[in-house]
Amino acid sequence: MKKYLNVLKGTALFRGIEEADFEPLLSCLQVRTVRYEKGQAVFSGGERIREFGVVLTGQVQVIQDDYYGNRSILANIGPGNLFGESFACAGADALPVGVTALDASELLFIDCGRLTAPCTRACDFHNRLIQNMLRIVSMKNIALTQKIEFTSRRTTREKLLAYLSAEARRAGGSRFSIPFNRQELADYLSVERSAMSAELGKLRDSGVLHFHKNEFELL
Amino acid sequence: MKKYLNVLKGTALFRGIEEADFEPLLSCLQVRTVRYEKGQAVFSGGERIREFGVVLTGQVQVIQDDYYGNRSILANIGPGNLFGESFACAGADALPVGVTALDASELLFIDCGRLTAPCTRACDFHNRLIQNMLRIVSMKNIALTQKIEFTSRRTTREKLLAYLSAEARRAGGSRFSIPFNRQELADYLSVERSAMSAELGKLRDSGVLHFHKNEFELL
DNA sequence: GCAAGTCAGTTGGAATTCCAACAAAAGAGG
DNA sequence: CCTCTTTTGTTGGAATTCCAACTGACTTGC
Repeated sequence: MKKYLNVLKGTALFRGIEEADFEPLLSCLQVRTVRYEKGQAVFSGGERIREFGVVLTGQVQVIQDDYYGNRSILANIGPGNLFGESFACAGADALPVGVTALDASELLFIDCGRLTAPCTRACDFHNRLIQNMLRIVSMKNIALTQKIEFTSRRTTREKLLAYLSAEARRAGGSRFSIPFNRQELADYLSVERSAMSAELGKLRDSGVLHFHKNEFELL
Repeated sequence: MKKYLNVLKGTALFRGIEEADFEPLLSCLQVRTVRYEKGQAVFSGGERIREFGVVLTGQVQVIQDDYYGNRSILANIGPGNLFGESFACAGADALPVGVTALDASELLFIDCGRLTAPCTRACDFHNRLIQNMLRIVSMKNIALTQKIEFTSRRTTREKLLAYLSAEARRAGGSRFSIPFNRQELADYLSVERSAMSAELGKLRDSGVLHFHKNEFELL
């Protein structure tokens, strides 16, 4: 467990917790670490989970199989990040997604009930952990809401403008860079890459936008 | 405060908490109730909030103004339901939405820091509250993720099938009823009502679906 | 019974997106 | 410098959606 302290220190879940407090905290939570081989199933759709996972090393993939067996990739989760936390904390009876190890991976599992249960010694780092957890889920919530804001627009042009203006506001100015390449941006906004590319060109031609690679400027 | 106990008893946030525990709990949380008149602003975009709200009576509306002042309604919140909880718990620096009272309303405000802070007496209902909060935010998370699942499909037909099959799975059978009328369903799926109506007709004609009003059956 | 209102379905042309294929530009590596 | 690969931009026809308007069924209130 010691060897993973460096990973845990950098995670949002353990943010603000002193290194010295890790040992008692982890034993208080009764965490367990498990090694998975590449391709091995971590969670399967339909089961009920009480624990969520933290990736220590490697990578896992969250997959959803829809009504006729078409699977779509919801996310790839790398070191320091969580998976299954919403389902574990919501107490959902049947997991609608599956999780598979993409590489050989070390995973940490934390029981959601134990996270929120009062610990026998009133450790204040335990409270910090709860705050962090609530913040993580809330931030994800905000990100999802914002994504819906963008993708619910009807045209590619409106989706782009909604996204770009939100990025501009976030950057606090008209110049900003985005964390996507064109294909990733198209996927994020649920549009065609080529149509989006064409629309970006039109926006530039009509003088509302400058861009070069990932650098944008709204005019 | 006493007169609102009936509302609070029925809320998800206070689920599982004994009526006798309400008084000490509410004073431990240092909640405050405020009356707003119709049309009055509760939260304004740009401010930083530490408290979230619970509607006791009346109704509030969550509004987002986009880059050129076009406002869109994100939600109407009625008695027993929360608003602003994601932003308060995430510690966002600038609220991207505004909240306005739709009717004369009594609102309860709870400080997010106080919610997660350990209380001096180790009240176990306090822990129950934290669990409830985490569950609420997580469930919202799941609902948002699912909505994205549907709306990110490219065609109206695929959006419909994704939604309807998820509803069928949730109902545990092929027959189910949906909580929307046509216009609401179209808004939820971000499609045109008339195009959706046409697509529903095609699906019925091609024999994959029966429906009558809100009653559906997948074949 | 009748008028007004709401809701669902239908239709046709305009607008937009999708798709596939190709071209151009930028890097990476030898 | 050359080749291979990745990324981005462009284009044209097919497919889909959007929009506006209309019809018909049903409800409500008088």
